[in-house]
Amino acid sequence: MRRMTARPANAHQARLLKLLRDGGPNSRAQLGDQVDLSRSKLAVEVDRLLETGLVVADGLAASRGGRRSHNVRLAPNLRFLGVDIGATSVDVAVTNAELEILGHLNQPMDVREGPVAVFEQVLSMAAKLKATGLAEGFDGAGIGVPGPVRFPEGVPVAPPIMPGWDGFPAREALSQELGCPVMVDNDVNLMAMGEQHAGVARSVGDFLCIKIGTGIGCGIVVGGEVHRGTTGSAGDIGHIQAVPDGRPCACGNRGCLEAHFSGAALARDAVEAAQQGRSAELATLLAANGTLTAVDVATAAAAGDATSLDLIREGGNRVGQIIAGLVSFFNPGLVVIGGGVTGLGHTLLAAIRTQVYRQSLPLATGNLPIVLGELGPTAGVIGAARLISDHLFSPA
Amino acid sequence: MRRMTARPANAHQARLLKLLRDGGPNSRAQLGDQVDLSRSKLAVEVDRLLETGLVVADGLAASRGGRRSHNVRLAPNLRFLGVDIGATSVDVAVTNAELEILGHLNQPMDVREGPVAVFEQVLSMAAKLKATGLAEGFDGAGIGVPGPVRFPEGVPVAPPIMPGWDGFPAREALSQELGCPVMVDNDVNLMAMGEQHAGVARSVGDFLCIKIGTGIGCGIVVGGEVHRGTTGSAGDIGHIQAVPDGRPCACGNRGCLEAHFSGAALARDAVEAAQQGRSAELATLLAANGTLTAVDVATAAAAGDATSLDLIREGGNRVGQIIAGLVSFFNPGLVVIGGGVTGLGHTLLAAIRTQVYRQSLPLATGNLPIVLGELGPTAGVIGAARLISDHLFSPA
DNA sequence: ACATCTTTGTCCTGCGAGTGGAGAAAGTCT
DNA sequence: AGACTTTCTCCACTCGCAGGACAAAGATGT
Repeated sequence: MRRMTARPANAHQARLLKLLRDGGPNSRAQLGDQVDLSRSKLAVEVDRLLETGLVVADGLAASRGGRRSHNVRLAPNLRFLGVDIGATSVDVAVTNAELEILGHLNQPMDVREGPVAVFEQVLSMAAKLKATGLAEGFDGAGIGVPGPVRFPEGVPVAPPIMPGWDGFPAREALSQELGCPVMVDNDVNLMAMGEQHAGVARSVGDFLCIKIGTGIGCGIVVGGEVHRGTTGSAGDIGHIQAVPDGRPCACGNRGCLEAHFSGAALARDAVEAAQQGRSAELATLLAANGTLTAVDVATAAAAGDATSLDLIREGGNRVGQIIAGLVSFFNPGLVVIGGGVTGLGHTLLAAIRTQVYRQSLPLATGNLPIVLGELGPTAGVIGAARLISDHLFSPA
Repeated sequence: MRRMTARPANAHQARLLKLLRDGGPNSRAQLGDQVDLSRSKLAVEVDRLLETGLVVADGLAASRGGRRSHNVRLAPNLRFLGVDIGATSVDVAVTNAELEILGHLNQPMDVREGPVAVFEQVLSMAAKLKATGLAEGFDGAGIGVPGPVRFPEGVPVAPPIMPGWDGFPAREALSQELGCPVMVDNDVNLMAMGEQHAGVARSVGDFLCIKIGTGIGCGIVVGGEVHRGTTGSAGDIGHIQAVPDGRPCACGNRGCLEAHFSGAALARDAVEAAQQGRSAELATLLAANGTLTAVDVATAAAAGDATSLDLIREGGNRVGQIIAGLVSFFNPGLVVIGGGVTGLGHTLLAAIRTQVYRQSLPLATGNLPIVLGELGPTAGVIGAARLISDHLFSPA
């Protein structure tokens, strides 16, 4: 089955498509209020979009005191695939054109198994979602990978935690397999786009989105656009030095932020604490599971374990100190904290806030919200869907 | 005398004006190669610009193998005033429409004397330049101040080193006095714009411009545009913590970068070294002048003084470490080092480079030039002229 | 039930932006 | 002197788009 052959023919149509995506079904009149075009011109463009099939009529709207308007909406059969490849798991979701999640699968998987194995997994998950009848095919797919990406080509470059991915033509390969356009980006950037589209960062122009999972990274949004940097490695804050002569890091340096606080570091510290007898709770969990993760630390902390709380606080102080620097530098309007460690919740957040508010200048922190992400694990897949929809809803 | 009443009527004219500003006199044919308009349309727009007087005919160009073209150029009597207010001195320059400096004055002055005294000084310097016959009046002025600015209004806010300036309506006041449009910005941003226009940063989209003078700050350019942040304090890196529990800083915290390395900190450390007998050279200079400045340290270092070299290296390491973090975060295509301490030259640069190349990931540093600014003290005033010309050469 | 007011959608006319071609003007080169 | 180039101007034609007139459809008041 052929899908979504059409693309908007001009900037007006692109604008309209994005309004319908972000605002849902809408009448011509309401659209007219938002785009600053004459009614005639608007009608012409809407008609053309109807012709392409990207947009369909959607019945009559309630009256606003006069003639009822004919609603239009994006084609209800459009389907986007959002893929979020993490270090230790894969998320795949299907969305409609409004980027609402219709189905979502999550599977543990080690990214180090390499692109071929991971993409096989992704394709099988996509097939499973298709089999439920949610989609007959995909009109586009967005993919996030946990490392830097040469964005225009959609190729991961020099990813430290994912050897074997360097230079792999991810976009090309997946586009072949799925038979639809594909865009590839860093997973952190997609999380930022997700929170921007449907989460806490709506209507904020400049913000930072800190993702703390196995590793740690930062999505940078400037004037509503993701900043990817000259080589696609912008936001790679995991290897900023947090502690002079600190712990050795996988990258070869010492004292990297990631080596001191991240999902992996937290698990390591927890095991250490358990073995040294500093925490009975953690020791019990370790004995039960054979290993510990950030989630266990969160559990123990929730149960009041002092050592776990200390670990979280100390980690929050480390990240907070780095974030304080970034806030001074970048002066964002919002800082979002997300990723796997969101479960550490307000203990973590409080530590981060304390550091930032203490270390950055009042002018930069005066009215600066520092909040947890709203979308949790769906931020990445929503961001991925948004990435490809932004692409497809732009003039060809 | 009334000056430059006209503004470009549309985006095409704005584009043409900027091409003439950046490329000098040009023929219609050459302009046509750069703007992607039909010859007829281009001719119309150029004619309209000629009518407004913003652009004038400039004789015939050399033949390129056919009929010679009629050159046009920006009106030769246009004059911009560029003002760069530093912590300890004021620069004022007059430029033509191509932003070439026609006259330049520099005067020591303490910014803490307050806006009224400083602006009086600026006006008198502007008058002096006018008196030389370089200008009959000014068509616009750009001003840089050493602190954050609420850009749209042109008002300094909460400037730590310049009490008395907070909320002072700088733009309004100067516009009144000079009788022309005025734009106000942070001095570091203007330095970045200067280097972008006429210095090392031509044709680089994303770059950082570190200015190390009395204090320390950073201009951030994203996609060719200066990023000012939500409250106008972006780039304020002087108070990022460089040394845990380090030296006390004027801001109330400890270990701020600025407290450990800046023109002021360097002078302080040099006096200390001289008094403790760690450097004969510095002691001699101290005895001779009664005080020491960054320039003295540069002099001593050039003469081979080991203590001075150590001070510079240590400072470079501190800044370099912070810059390394910013490079990881922002992934720029270029880092420019400028400001008063440029005189410390390659000793400083080498220390910075070492830190950045060692601490940042290879992907971010792989092809990253770290260079000294090309324009020295003129970067600020050129940037100021460019700021106001960007404003005036945009549709009203 | 009827008139009036509002909102929505369509049609038509006219303006201005912009393209592209035909030529004229002004050179160079052989 | 003739052939070829480049530049500039003029003109006819197309297209995007605004804005008004008008029709359709509904709400509201008497």
